[in-house]
Amino acid sequence: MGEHGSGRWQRRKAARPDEIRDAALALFVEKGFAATRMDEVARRAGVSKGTVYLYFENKEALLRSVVEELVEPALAQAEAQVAGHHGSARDLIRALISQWWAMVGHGRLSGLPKLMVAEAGNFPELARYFSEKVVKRARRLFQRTLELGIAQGEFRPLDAAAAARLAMAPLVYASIWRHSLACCGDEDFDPERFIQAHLDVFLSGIDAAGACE
Amino acid sequence: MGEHGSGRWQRRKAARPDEIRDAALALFVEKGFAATRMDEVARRAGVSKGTVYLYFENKEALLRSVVEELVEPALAQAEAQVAGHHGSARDLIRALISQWWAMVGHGRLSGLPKLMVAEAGNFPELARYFSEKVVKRARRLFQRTLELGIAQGEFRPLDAAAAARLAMAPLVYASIWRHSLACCGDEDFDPERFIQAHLDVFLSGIDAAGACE
Amino acid sequence: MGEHGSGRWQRRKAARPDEIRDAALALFVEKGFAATRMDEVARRAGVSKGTVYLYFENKEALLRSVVEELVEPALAQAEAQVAGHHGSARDLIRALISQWWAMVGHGRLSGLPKLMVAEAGNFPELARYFSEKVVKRARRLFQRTLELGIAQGEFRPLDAAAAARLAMAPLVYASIWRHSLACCGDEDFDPERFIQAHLDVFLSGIDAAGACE
Amino acid sequence: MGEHGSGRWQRRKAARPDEIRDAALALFVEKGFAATRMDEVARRAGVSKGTVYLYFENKEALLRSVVEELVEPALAQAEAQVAGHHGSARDLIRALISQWWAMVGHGRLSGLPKLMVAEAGNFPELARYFSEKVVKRARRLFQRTLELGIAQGEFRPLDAAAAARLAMAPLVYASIWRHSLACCGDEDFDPERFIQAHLDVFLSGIDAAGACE
DNA sequence: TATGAATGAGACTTCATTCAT
DNA sequence: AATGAATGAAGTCTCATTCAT
Repeated sequence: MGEHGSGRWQRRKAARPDEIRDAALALFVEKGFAATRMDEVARRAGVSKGTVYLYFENKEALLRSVVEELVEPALAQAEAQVAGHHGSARDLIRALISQWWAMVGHGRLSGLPKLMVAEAGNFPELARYFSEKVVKRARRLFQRTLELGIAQGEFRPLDAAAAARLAMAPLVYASIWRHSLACCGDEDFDPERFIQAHLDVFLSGIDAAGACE
Repeated sequence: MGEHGSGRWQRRKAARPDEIRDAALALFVEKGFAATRMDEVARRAGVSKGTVYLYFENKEALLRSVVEELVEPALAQAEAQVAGHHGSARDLIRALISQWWAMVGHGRLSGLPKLMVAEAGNFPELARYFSEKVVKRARRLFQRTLELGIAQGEFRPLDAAAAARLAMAPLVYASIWRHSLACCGDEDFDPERFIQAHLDVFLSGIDAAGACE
Repeated sequence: MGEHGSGRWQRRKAARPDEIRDAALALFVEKGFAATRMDEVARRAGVSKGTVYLYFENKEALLRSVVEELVEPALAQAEAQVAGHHGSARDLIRALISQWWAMVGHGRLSGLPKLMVAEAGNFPELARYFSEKVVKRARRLFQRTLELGIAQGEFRPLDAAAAARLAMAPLVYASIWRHSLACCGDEDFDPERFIQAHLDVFLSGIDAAGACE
Repeated sequence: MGEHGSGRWQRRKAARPDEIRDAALALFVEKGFAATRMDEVARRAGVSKGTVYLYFENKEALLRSVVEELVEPALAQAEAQVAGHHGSARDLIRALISQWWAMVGHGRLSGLPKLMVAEAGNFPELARYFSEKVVKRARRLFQRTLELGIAQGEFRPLDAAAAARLAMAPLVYASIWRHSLACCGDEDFDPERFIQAHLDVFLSGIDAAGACE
């Protein structure tokens, strides 16, 4: 809009799709897919309505792109980080939870779980994709670590699949909460403290020595 | 619709609003508020479009009514049940979780958390109402029980507020999951098993003897 | 509503159509035909919505009935009064204007001109009926009196048809005004004074001695 | 509508609102506000339904705009013309009436009085605006001229306020009539002749020499 | 590439009319 | 005769999408 004719301009042009995706993500998360207007997306991205359609076939394609483009790099990064970890299973769990939270608690990804939860019913394909690509893969990391810990005697014997979900549930809960009720009602919610408490209680709860019934 | 003159008229006026609310709740939960058409609500409730407007001023009023009418009786019942409980703090926590799940896990209320999470951004008033009337009140029950248990030496000293959230997070997570990704992606999710595991791990995790670090 | 079982009841029953017509007239005049709801008519008449349809086939029939039932008796009365008048043409004009105003200035008929003006475009049949049955007949009374006065040398020679309209225009204007802008804007409008001034100026204006150019 | 690619796009944006206003005015005058559908307005203006909403927030705003945009320039012009007039009070009255009729008798403004009369009850704000901005201002012109004429001995002493209304009443009457009953009933109404007769009778009626009682 | 005026399908909502009671 | 719950056609308005510029 006025700032033509330089390398700056070229750079911006290339960045357009990403800027649009960012705008769309923010609005989809805040208001939901159906309640978000393409006008708003365009305005927030600093382009005109028509421009959005140069890069995305339609609103649904924009949603898909938002989800997919966000998920792919995040996953790659995530699994790489995990692969490089060493140490006790307990330390690994600690690291997984911290990393997961560092990645999903803030930043662009943080709204994704809320978005997917809200739109799963209307976009089953996308929900399946998210479920397979993200949720299950992440859960597998936890589950394997738990199984390792059980095998090594660090953790007491337990249902590793359920426990993996348990490890993640508060993380998902926190990220959803932050983008929904925490904004408009439940203001005294401190995600960091909550995640710390989770780590503490969860690790105690699965400790091999802990089941002193 | 042609099929007059049967039992349609008998169904007394008094039942209509509830039937419409049920239909609306189901659809709002499944598709979200904005993506639900009033026609659908009407059709699912077995009435015509106009009839909905005999009982609810507009779509938003219907949403409010759905939430409020559902929440009020549930809350009354919930607190009554809790008040009648006796025994150790650990038993009380067990009972609270079971009851909460019995109430919110199935039946009409089960979709409410997902609905509120999805619509909080668009209906902040309603979100605040829900947060105060439901979430905080429920959390207070957990928090007091935890404080009692700590005082009695059953539980190790911990941040009772955060722990109360931790106790509830998997419950909320499970009910949200069941109405979103569990429907369209994550099919191997068994809420009952998950809740059991939560009870087990959580109680171990806060046990006074457990933190044998 | 509740006051059954007596002669009073019978009387009311017979009066129903008229009560409904009165209610309808008042609302049609105030808000116009299209903006008046049958509910309002019913409520103002103190009956239920369905009852209106016992007496009038539909909304348009109600309008027709309102106009026709009001016009017929008024006309009969008007012409009778006029037929009985004697004296100079000037006195007759005075009497006609006074009577017209007495009849149309207040009471149930007073809103009719505004109503007909507003709805003429949507109900040409009715407009034609009103035009023929009321406006033209009334104008003929004036016109004949003017012609008489001219013939008798009381009034100067002039276009009696146009003058008849001139005699009526302020009357019509006043009754329309009272039911429109006088209600919501032009509050310092005193119809009586206005009509008096009209009589005075008009009679001077057509006086045989007056055109002393 | 299929016929793209021609001169439709050229017609510059700036003209659209006026075209829509013209279409709306014609229909509002003919059928009344409530009975006019936005589709009709759009079709008559040669645009689609949605386009109307690009320029006017809603139906009521369109009505307001129609009235206000029409009134403002007309008033400016009217008062300018009057200010430039010289001569006897009688000539000024003659000029005022002729001008008023030239302006309101034909053209876009001619329907306004009928429209305002019909809708005053439903839009009191607008009625007040019209009453203050148009009716009263116009009447003041007449009233001052009459007062001048009385002071100068041209006119006999009379209630100048009432007489100002009398001067205008036939004009208003004629413009209302033309857009209502004259269309559908009273076909032998010749406004020009009527206005001429009014001028003649009114001036005679207020002439200083005329009250030869 | 980018724009934004224009479109029209489709949503919400109203209300004249019907009909079982 | 009277009611008022129910209906559904029709109206207002929105917004995803297109396309001339």
